[in-house]
Amino acid sequence: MNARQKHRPPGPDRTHADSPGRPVRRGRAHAPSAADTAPNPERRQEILEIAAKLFAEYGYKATSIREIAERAGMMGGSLYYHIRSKEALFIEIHDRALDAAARRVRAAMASHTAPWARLEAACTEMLEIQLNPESLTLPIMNNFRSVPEAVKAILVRKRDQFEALFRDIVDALPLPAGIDRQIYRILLLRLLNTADTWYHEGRMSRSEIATQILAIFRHETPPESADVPKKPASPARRRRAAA
Amino acid sequence: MNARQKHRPPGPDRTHADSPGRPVRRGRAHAPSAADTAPNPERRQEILEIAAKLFAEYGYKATSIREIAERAGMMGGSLYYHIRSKEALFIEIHDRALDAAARRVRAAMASHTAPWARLEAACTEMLEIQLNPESLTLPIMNNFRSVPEAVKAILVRKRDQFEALFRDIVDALPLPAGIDRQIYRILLLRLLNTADTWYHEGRMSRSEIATQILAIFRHETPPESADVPKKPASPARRRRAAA
DNA sequence: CCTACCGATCGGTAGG
DNA sequence: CCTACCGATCGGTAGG
Repeated sequence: MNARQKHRPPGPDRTHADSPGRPVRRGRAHAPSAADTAPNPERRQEILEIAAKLFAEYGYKATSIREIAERAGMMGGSLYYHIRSKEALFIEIHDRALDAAARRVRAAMASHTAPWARLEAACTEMLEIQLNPESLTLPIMNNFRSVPEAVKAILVRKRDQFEALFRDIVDALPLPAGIDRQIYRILLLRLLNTADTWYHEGRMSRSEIATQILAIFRHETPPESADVPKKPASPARRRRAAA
Repeated sequence: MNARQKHRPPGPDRTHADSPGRPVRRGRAHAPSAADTAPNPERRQEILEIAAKLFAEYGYKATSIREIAERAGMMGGSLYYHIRSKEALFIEIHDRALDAAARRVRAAMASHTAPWARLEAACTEMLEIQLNPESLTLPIMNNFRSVPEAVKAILVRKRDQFEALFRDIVDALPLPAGIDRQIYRILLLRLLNTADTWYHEGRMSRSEIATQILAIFRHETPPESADVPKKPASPARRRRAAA
């Protein structure tokens, strides 16, 4: 995949007419005043998006600072002009992704009142978020495996906070008595959040997939008590952090 | 990220004095006759189990040969007395895990004939496999992110082969017409295979969780055609590898 | 199974 | 934003 950058020349040698393997610069070659300029926020945004894509695809540890830098058209060390550390970079990307996702899901739900309609809207929006390979809102939320333990704690807290959004929706659902709402919510979120790992382009669109998920997760209460929800949304539910 | 192995150092140079910081040995210090002994199969088995646990917990790339070796009580280089390469090690572990899982699921299903009962038995067994932190049958089957591309192809082929087992079960299910069987199977397998990432000890046992999953995924066909399966197991289904 | 090493690559920094 | 580097760590090997 990558096989460039061997470096370690003994001195300022420059005898090579063109060193074979240094990152390809993207215009702005040898920009002279770069060091004097204040950190460009747009440039930083570009970097965050590039990093988000790589983190989402390869995970934390398997994504190198140098790879991110190269795709941004700069040397590895230069990235630290824009970021503080790899860990801080990951946390920032993760936080922004979840904030954006929460905003979008809330907005999608707002236009419906019926419980199942609200759930379907939320699911469709989540799939749109997870499967649209665009900007920061990418599926980083489940790539925790190789993240340092200290960072992981921060991410999990943020994710739990996001998932609370779905607790409200699920609690309002008229589900059959036999179904545990916590399990129901965990399973549904797991499918939505890891959609990129099981969805394959073609055959079905994202909204068709959402419909299919709903077809599986939708359960009508038995006819004899169809309009009396077994367990209305409890107002006391602002608890639990683990799972 | 990519396999290198070109190497071949220029010559026997050996001028450095000493290197600091070596792993703590676990007994059997300086065993003298180790090099003469034939590769011990039991020892190898130990190593496979240790590696399986680490791979399952941290993923391929984030698990180092030296960490595996240290937990096995030897130096990093010594591991190559038992294995050929890290890649080959991972593939072997993965293959064994899937073979063992397939055997167990088949056996669990065999004692039932009714479609839903067979599915429930398969799900319970899968959860048992994925959540019981024991031997080689561990959840490595979804930790592909940081695996080299060439290796990944091998793993995916094996996994698809394993998942065909579930195609038979799902095809035999009397599902409502609106539900797509391929999606149904993919979603169910995703939940089962990643169980370790969402299941948390306590509150519910593994079999209770299996019951909950079944409660969600079980759909009775409408009463007017309840005993006429819409789509019996098709004998021509030995296709598809992607998705 | 160990010692001692190789070349590659990692995150990060100094100084410009 | 680059050059040139650091110490650490990686997978793997030679030779015993």
